[in-house]
Amino acid sequence: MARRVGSDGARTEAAIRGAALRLIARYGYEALSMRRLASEIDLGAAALYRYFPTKQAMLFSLLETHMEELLTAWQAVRLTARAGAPERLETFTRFHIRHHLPRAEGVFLSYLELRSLSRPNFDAIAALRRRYEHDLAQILADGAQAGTLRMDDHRVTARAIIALLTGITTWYRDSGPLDAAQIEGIYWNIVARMTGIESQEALQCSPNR
Amino acid sequence: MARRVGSDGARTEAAIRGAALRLIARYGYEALSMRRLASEIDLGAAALYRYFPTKQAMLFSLLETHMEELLTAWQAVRLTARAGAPERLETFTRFHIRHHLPRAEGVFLSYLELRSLSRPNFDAIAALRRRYEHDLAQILADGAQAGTLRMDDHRVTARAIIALLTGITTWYRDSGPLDAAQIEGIYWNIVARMTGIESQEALQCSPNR
DNA sequence: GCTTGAATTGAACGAGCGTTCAATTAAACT
DNA sequence: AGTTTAATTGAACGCTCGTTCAATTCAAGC
Repeated sequence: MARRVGSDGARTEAAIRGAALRLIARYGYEALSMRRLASEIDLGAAALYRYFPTKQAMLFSLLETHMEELLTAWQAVRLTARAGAPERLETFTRFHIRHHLPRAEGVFLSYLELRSLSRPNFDAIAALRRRYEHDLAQILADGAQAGTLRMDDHRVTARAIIALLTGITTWYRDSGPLDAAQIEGIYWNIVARMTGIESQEALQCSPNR
Repeated sequence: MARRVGSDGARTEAAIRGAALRLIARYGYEALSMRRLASEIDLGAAALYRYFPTKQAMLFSLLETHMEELLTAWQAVRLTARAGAPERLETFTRFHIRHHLPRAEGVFLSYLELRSLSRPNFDAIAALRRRYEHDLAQILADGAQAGTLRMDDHRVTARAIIALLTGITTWYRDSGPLDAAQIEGIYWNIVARMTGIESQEALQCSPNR
């Protein structure tokens, strides 16, 4: 079958998603009205309902897309590293930062707006997130068993690592003094030390001041 | 001057604050209506306006109280430890966990609802939080200078520690397998390793304080 | 140019919002 | 007791919300 669109609906949907992501991240889901969102992209409020059946479905779609992009990207990366736990942990750490830093708005949504989801929608997103976090916990468990990583509790440590890495998006700005590569290095050293990986070389980038 | 209250207004205000904290933590500030909040404590919606001039003022008061309690409690604890940076870091870590675990709802508000504050209210809360986080950064800076702590960047490390400690409240439940003392011990070991403090003994329980 | 169907609109609906206020009840004081 | 003041209420105001729908504009295929 040939083209199926009149004008270009896909372009419009992308514009809606982008504006919604930005506005919800800034003001919150409940505080964003469909009228305001529509006017942001020069559309009547009614037009939004050609792309999403309800406001709730729109939020869910944003979060679902965010989580599926994350899982797909991680799936592609994790397969490249079949080495020991320390190497897999470094791969995870650097991947997480690299994937999340340019997606700060989506990260905000996926943490702050979970409570705005209906129960079934919440469960669906929570399941996706668990898949990701279990992967990290497994790396830690493998390393602990093999003796290449040291920690008290691999589940708690996994949560701590996720929290600390995800927290970067709350303060990182492109215009800040540290670029993404420097942050990657600093955080990998932090994670390495947390898990008992010894003798990281000193970073040449940002000494304390 | 003698008594000034009719019935007991203070009791009612405490009930409002408690219900508001709980409901906003669960559903969000924008999603909570004054009518619903009032009905939760068997009051007419109009009665709320005897205690808070506006909904926004109520949110601000909740966050302000939360931050001032935190700062006051920390002020009392920090003075007891005039030792070296590692000891002060341990004091901070254990204090932070001990103070935040029973206040999960307030912690939620103070992170998720910052964006619901008007600009001047936001600035006031942000200033309070900066005071607290600067104290941690100072401990790290002192330790780095004295050579008793090792890290790449004390500012980034401070943010990482705050994020990882505060993240506990997102998963901790009283009914869970770990009690507060065990969590304190596990997290102190994590923070200690992050900052290059060597030779933590394996955990049995929480030795400190 | 005409037809077809997608894309968009303005107006409207019912509901709920934060907030106000005159009126009323409840408590405290003398 | 009566008086005063705190506490609470129900009704109302003006507004905005998410959503619907018949009518209209726009683009594509013939």
